Amino acid sequence: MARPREFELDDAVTKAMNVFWQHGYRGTSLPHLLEGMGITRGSLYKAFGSKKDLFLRALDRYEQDYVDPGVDLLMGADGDGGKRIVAVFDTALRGVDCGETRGCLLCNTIAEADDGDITAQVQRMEERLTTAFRKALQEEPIASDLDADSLDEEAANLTQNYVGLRILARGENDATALRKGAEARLRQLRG
Amino acid sequence: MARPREFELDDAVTKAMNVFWQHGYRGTSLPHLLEGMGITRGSLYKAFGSKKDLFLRALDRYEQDYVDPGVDLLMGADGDGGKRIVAVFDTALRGVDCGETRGCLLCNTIAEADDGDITAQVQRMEERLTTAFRKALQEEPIASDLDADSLDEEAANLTQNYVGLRILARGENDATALRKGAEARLRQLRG
DNA sequence: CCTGTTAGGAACCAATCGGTCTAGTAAACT
DNA sequence: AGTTTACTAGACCGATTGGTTCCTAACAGG
Repeated sequence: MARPREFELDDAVTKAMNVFWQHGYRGTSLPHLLEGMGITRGSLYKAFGSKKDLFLRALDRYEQDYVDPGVDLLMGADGDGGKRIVAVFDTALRGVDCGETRGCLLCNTIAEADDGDITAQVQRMEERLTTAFRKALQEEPIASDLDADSLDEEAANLTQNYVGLRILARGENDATALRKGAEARLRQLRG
Repeated sequence: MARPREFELDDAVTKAMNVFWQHGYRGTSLPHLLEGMGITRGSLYKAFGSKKDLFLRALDRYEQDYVDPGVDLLMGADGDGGKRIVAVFDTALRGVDCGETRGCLLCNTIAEADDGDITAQVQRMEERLTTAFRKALQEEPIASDLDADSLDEEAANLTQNYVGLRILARGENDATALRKGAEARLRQLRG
């Protein structure tokens, strides 16, 4: 009945996500997006409505591609919880080793956002992360004897540490210093 | 010989710092600055040259007014080091209690910057903070028996945790959750 | 008082911002 | 074949961006 779309929506969102990841929401202009996505203005606005709507979809994609795997790893019941927490930090550190200088789109957006819709979305993700840390801690032999309050505290602290790590991983990538800092926190969890 | 300036340079820089603190570098427009500083375009450009130069001076002012006191506190030899570290985190948490929703200009800038000059300046401040944490740890009875490498690790970790805390303190101020997270890290240092 | 210097205000600048719209064309369906 | 839709390319929009320039008023020294 009609001509089908010539670009994959999913693919376009992924490309947009990478542009936003690199330059931030404010730092990303329409020409940036068009070049990175390989489509034209008309197609972008027909498919996504506005820059902000596209950004919200890019955040969804980031959650799906990068947050969900981490949360799943933490929530999964295989191995003890401490090893799973270490693995999540290690994934971030290995990214830095591989030259990832963009940090984390979620963390970057927490720091940049002043829009209610955007703030709500990243805060929801942040809470998911803390919940997942808590679940992993519950299944960590060393920490499992903590009471509920202490578990909350430890989980909140892991989120703080994780966000700080990834913010500091932007730009210059002094990977060894970052790893040292994480090591101090993770030592007690490493089996 | 000439008409004297009608506004205080120091005062203007402080006002600019507060505007940048609230909206970030990219999010701050010239009209924002002019209104916040109470001067006009001509005066601003004559006195500061450019928006970026003004921002670098605002960063200097932030370092002077907010970073230096923290570093001095950490480096000062009064009391044991652990209490001094706790005091630095407490200062940030008390700010949140008092309704400070702008986070920390230094940490926000780390997350936002993509300019070499700006990045260099905030990284220098970040290193000062880590060095100060290390000094305080050295004078903390519990930690003073650590070897040099372990001290580096603990200091780097405190910086990570501090940055994460202050990034998460932007916007919504769920102060209790922030305090819980910090408490988990500081418990061992609290005498 | 006079002259040189500067502040201040506002007009002005080119460039870019996010966003809309139009043409003409290409592809799918009945 | 005819209809419908999405494609591309580009002009175009008003608003805003950071930055400049000019004119006038205020103040200093001689």
